[in-house]
Amino acid sequence: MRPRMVAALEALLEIEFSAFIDLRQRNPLCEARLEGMTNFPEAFDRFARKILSANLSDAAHLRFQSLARLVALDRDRALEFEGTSSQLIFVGHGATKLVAHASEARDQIVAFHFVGDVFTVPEQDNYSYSVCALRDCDLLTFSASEFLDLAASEAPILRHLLDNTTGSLRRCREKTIALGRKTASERVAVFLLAMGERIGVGKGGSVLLELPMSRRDIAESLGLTIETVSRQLSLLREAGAIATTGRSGIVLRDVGMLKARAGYLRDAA
Amino acid sequence: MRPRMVAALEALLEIEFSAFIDLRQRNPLCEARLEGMTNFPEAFDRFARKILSANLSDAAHLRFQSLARLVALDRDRALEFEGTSSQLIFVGHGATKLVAHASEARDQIVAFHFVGDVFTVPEQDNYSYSVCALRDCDLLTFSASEFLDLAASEAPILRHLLDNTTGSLRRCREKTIALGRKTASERVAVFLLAMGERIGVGKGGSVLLELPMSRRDIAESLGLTIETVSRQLSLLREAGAIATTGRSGIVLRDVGMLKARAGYLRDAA
DNA sequence: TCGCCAAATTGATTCAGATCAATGCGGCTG
DNA sequence: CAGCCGCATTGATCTGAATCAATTTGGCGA
Repeated sequence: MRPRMVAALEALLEIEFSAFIDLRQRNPLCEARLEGMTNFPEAFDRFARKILSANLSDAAHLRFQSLARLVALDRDRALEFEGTSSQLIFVGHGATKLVAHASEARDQIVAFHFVGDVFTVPEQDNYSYSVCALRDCDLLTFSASEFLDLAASEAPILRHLLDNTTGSLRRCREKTIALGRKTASERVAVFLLAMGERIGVGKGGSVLLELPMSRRDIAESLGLTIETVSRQLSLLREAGAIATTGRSGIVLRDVGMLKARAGYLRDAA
Repeated sequence: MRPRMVAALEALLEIEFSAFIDLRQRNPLCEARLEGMTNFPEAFDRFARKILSANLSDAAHLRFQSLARLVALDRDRALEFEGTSSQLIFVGHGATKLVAHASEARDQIVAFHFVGDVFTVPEQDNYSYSVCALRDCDLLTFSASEFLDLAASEAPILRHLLDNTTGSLRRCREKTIALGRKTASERVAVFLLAMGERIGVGKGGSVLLELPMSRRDIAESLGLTIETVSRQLSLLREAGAIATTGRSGIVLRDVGMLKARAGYLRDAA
């Protein structure tokens, strides 16, 4: 980020640039991936703390460990799963998009996943799915069936997976509502609010966002085109609801206005 | 169904009307709900066979039973959940739609559920949800948190729920793809194929469908209007892909053609 | 620091599907 | 079985977002 832009932003928002520095430092998405970070034990340990129950025997712990495969995925690289059965994925580091490929290069982004998220990639049926890195990633992958067989009698683990899946389902349903019934401007507002919740950093009344995805990704997630997304962001900027810095920085300046424009059931303040 | 229409259909398809009688008899959706069917033990027994593990102790079985509430829901009646926490629902009999209410009477049908399905209704957040009966229904409802607390150490039950939720998630993702990237005619084709899979009855090369939902329901599920759904069905009829009888009977005459028009990754034969 | 390139923005035009408006018909009730 | 009501179909027009087409700009490497 250039000093000029920073000054402009500070003037605009009367906030300190240090907030953005904070954001970059505190938000794991923005950490530069250190040399040698591609470290299986560390990634698995994070996974174990999140998903495996604390009082699991060492032997069982090791069996799970032997099922895990570490994949270090560079930015914009994709994991394809042709013919493979359903996969369970843990994001140890970075950010990913789950993309469904329909016919003729029409792609739909089904979900974004960030550090610490666990999700399943369906096996190919009418569509093929791929997981693509928005930032350099460390992923742990498991065969879903192998993992579930091993967890068959571990209720706490199943419970964690169930909670995660229920959360994915809830987000997917909200996306369904947006794609089925909302206008372009509502979809963009919903998207910004959701990203603010998931990876934003509050700063006074504003929320700072460092989006890891391009306009194309946003468009493919919202069922719109890049041009429409860009136009809606410009309108929100003109309305004073957001401010933008560079290609990836967005400040939600007026969350209330965004909520009012999101087409929610009842507008919150 | 009138004899005249039946004759026309038979001529069209060279099938016997008995096939439709079969459909009505064999498809649980179409069973008339008998007097006194609103029977808690029977509904719970069906639920137990599907979800609870066989070797659960009688005591535990009874504890689950005490959490269940039977709701007999007449056609077009809705279960509202204002302020209630997340619910777990088992369809013991009938067919339901899960509707999300956004602002200004814009409703989006998030999913359809049929006999034997288990699903969760999210608690109200940005939208409110309701479960509405497409046909007279017997539903078992549980507080999701109470159920999960009781199932905390019952791995097989959690596994069943996880599998069910994963299935719901897969269907929801497919709906996301349809709503985000597909044309009206593709969405209708996808809908017919999906319904054929879930509640259709094969008959020779054709699939017989007795749709429990109205055109409005279809439209609200596909993010379209009734008029557009109707037009697309007419086009498919003219193309010979389907035949219709009355308001709810549909015969998928050429599944290959439907798949080709569904915008799937690779067209199957 | 400059210059390049891909990404993003902005503008003009087109089009799929929504909306508005009749009309038709299935299925129920008396 | 006749008549009615509401769902479904069909047609005419309108509109929001897609598409096509230039620019502009941010970020990166030389």
